[in-house]
Amino acid sequence: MDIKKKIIEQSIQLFEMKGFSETSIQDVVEALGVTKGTFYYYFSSKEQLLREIHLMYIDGLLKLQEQIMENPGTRYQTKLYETVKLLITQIKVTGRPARVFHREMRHLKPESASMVKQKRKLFRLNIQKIIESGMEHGEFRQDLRADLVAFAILGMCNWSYNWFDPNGPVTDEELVETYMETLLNGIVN
Amino acid sequence: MDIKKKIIEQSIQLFEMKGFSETSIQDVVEALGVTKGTFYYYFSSKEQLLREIHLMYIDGLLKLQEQIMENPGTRYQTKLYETVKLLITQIKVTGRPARVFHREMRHLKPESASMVKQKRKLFRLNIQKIIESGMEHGEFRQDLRADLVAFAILGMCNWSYNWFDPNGPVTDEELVETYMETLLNGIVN
Amino acid sequence: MDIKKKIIEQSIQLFEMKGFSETSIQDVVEALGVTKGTFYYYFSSKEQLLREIHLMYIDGLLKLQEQIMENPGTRYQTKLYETVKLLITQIKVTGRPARVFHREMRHLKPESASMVKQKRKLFRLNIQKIIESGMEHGEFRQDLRADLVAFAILGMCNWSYNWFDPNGPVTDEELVETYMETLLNGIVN
Amino acid sequence: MDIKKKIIEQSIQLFEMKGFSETSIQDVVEALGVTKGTFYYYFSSKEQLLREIHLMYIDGLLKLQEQIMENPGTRYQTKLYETVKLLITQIKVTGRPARVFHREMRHLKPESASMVKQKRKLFRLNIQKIIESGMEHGEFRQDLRADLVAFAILGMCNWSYNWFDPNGPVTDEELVETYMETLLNGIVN
DNA sequence: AATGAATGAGGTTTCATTCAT
DNA sequence: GATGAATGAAACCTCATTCAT
Repeated sequence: MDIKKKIIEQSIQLFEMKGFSETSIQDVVEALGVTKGTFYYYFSSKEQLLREIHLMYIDGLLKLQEQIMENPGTRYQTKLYETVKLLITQIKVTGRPARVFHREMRHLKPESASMVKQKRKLFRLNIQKIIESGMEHGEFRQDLRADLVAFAILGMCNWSYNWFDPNGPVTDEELVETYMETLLNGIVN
Repeated sequence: MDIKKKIIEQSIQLFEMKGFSETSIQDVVEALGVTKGTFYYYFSSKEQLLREIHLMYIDGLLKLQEQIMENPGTRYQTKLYETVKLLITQIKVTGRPARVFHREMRHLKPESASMVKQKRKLFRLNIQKIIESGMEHGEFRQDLRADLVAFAILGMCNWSYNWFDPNGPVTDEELVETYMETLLNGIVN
Repeated sequence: MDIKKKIIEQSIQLFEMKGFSETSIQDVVEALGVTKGTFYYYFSSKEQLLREIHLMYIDGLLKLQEQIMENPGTRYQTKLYETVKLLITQIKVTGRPARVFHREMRHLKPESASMVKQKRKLFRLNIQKIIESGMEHGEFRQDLRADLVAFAILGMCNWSYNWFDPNGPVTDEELVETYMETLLNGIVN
Repeated sequence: MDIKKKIIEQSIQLFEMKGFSETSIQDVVEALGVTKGTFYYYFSSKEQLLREIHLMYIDGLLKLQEQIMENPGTRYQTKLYETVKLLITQIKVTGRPARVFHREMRHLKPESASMVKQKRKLFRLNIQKIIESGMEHGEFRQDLRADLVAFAILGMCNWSYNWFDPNGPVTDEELVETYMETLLNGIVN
């Protein structure tokens, strides 16, 4: 595997463990057995590395979301289910970059940040669109604001990165089911 | 007001704006017109300051939660409502320390962190207890895991600190209503 | 003597010997037996140090020039003589800062540079004024451009910093006499 | 044109704009669309490049001076005039390398420096020789030290690189005339 | 003839912290 | 109570140079 990729992977691991500010370039290159010069041969700055990590992650997420959106003939409940499942499953698959993604956006420079924010917004608006379409087709209640519901879903799912351990006693399927039941039918008896 | 309090307030403001690692003691004392020596007269380290901020915040939250829990004769749905309302209202009242609280826990030393985590856990377990009690009393469905639902509620609410502007077009009451409706009755038609 | 002054003096010596870019903060503080931290306690940057050196030098020069300008009753030839003498004598007195002054202006930031340039220009315009006044009073020929003559004088004198050794075989008085003779009466037989 | 020449020209431009120390090899090769490897194929070091620039310049100057010196039958005043004219005209023709030449000699290694200094000295001694010969032939006053006068001339002319803009309001002919009048006949009325 | 990857030493700067006063 | 001077470790980054290809 080429060095640039190794640097990115190692950085993700360290950023996730210690945080972006607390991880030095030295830490990264030392873990790989290369020199700082090598790092700066591939990246122009620490911030640029973080930007690449962010874009890589959100782009991957958007691509997967696209498949959900475009899958024809599915009900909107199913689309929502797929979305929640996507986010939770990512914890198992890419837990680390996800956590870096959620925690370290503040360290992007304004320009990088706005690029990333735009894509995150797109992801959120897609969820909102599912809800709105579901409302129009009579699947969902129409007396709720779709935008706020979208935020609720995102919060519920994303927060899981803070505590959910896919290798723990709760499986990701179980978590998804609980979230979806709560979301679709509520907890009231 | 005494200096120690001023330091805490100023720090909260700066930590929230720039982040803990990105804020130097110099920044804090400069904004107050005192010197670094003064800071170290009141605090033994930067970390200790952060710990005090965390404890102050979570203790305040726990005290308010206690009132909700102990209020006799209320239904569990109401207790849940009060809890969600508490968390969202805090954004308006103490948005800044809340954001610091959610973002900067990683910078606490293990001992401080475990103390804070324990209190956070207590807050979460209290929510869980409300749900469990509600289940026992027949208010809530019994086929869902109370612990996961508690996480869902916390995620939904806490995530709001990332985007919700209490001075924006959506009021905090509206947000609480939407969250509670979703939570209690679900979004399905 | 206080440390800030020591830093300035040591820097001047090193800048003169090795050049600004080639002198590191490390070099400076090592020569004084203090640490880099100390340097940055007194100066906000390497550039700020250079700026102080420049301003200190040109301000001193301007003050001395003022005395020459304001001395009443002297002929303009005398004022010119005093000016040339001032510049040459400075080599003996403050050779080092003078050389730093002449060589390292490029390393000032634009704002500092413009401040310094303005003062250097003032010094030159004062020379020009002496010549113009001398022309008006009939002391000097009126068929030469005073501004170009001022540049000629400055060039002649300032260039001396490149080669003149006040402890060498030529005395500064002798050099001043030769320059003034050349300047006032020319070298033609 | 071959690459080596291109590198030299590009370097001169960058050295003149930003200074030798402030210009990196990267800057140079990037501006030319080649790589650092290419640079080191043609030059053994950055210093060697500077040396070539210096030698190229001073050799050119010496060759032109030779023509002035050897031109038979001209008066010494004329030879002096030609010399001054040569130096001033060079600003228009080769302003950039000239400025690099005057400013960056400090960055030559001792061996290169001494080679260049020797040639610079030769140029100066040639001027001195003109003056001495002029004295012997009665063209010039004999009560001045020829060496110091030579320095005065060089200073006057070389300093012009610091301020004279050949495309500005003053023409180079005008400047040469003023310098020569001052030099030959003085400014006294 | 030219490239691209890699190095390693050194540069400026930041900053939490200490301590005598 | 509070200050100001000083530290020292570490941060990010630059760059001339080397070398296998």
